[in-house]
Amino acid sequence: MPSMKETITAVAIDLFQRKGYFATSISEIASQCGIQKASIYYHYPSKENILFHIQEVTMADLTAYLRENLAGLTAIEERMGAAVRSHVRFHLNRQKETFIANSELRGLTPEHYQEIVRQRDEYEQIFQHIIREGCEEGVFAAADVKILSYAILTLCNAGAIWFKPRGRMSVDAIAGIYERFVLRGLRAGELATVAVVQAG
Amino acid sequence: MPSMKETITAVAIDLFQRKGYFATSISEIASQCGIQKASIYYHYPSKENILFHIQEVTMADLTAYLRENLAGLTAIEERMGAAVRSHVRFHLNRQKETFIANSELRGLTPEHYQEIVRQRDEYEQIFQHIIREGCEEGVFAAADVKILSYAILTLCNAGAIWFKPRGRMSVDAIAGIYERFVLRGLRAGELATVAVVQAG
DNA sequence: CACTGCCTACCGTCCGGTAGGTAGAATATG
DNA sequence: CATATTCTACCTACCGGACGGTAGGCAGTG
Repeated sequence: MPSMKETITAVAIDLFQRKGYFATSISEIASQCGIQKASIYYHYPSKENILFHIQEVTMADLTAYLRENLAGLTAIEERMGAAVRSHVRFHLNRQKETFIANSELRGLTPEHYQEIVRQRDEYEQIFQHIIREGCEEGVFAAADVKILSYAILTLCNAGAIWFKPRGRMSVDAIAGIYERFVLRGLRAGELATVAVVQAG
Repeated sequence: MPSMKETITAVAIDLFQRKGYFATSISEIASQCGIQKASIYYHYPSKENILFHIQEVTMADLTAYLRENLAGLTAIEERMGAAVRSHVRFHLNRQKETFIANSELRGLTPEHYQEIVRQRDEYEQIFQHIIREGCEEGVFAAADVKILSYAILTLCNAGAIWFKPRGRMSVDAIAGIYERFVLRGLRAGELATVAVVQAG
């Protein structure tokens, strides 16, 4: 049985995702928890702090999950594939929270905003490092590392917008589609199609 | 010299993008236009209508720009390349409006929401049509058309988040990077890297 | 003298947050 | 074991302020 604080957090996640942070009121959260507005302030010091807490936990979990999925892998394409799958899977499994983390940064105080951006930079740098290595090794076509990393991360976020847990596709199937798309997109070899014809 | 209605629209675009729709007040818009709050209502019937107007015009322009850029092209890869460049260029040139169109749908009334979603579906279908044709012709690796179209469109939106008009890269250079990435990602030929090594 | 384009003044509502209280469980004390 | 105290987790009632929007007025223009 979840504690009231957990209930509040869960309700806030649901409402922030469905209606947005500013369009959600404290009384609405309280009402869905079955308590009064003032009781929210026993568990959280402010509305902003609920948002910050959600974002902080989400970012920490996201980064931990990525490190876990990369552990022990060394080959570049294998690492990038695992990173993409990790990113996509997390975004589909924790759809609401990642949606909030991607769209409700403006609700944070400047200090908390800084903190979340710092955590996100850290996460992005893991991807940028893999891309850079891949380019240096000649596995990936050389291009702007930052632009590509943002492109890949944004691309993988796409799933979280339309994904329905009980829909026709599984999380792993979707992760696979994104992985193939990204790896092809990154791969070196301008005349790939022609080369296959020649080799075949 | 712009009319007051144009000024209001421009100020609203700026504020909605920087602070978000719900966090922006009518008085703030008025103050930045150098007029009083009530005067806004001479030009627009409601706050929501300002948002709707911005979104409607943006979607119409976006679609018109795409059709323009596709006119006369028949080869699949050429069409997809042009579509991606069109999408990216529009998003970088009209950064604020497209950002609003992508993130502030929740501020619309149900009727207006329906209308914008309808326009967006129409736009997406143009991309889906190209992908489907490409798969049927064997130019693109067969995959889920809808997922790929969302992926491509979201990917190209990425630029609008970080792009700085006076930054180190030009709009066309960025459009080129995205175009190459998408075309490689879509292209058929599973063993591209290996084949290139063999052919080289 | 009507219309345009703005103004001042105001309305009711809802918001985030606070003050202060209370039932009951847990804990400390004799 | 009984009583006193403290703590937990909520409550009711309220506050100041901001919000979207309206009523009605007024100066300048054709």
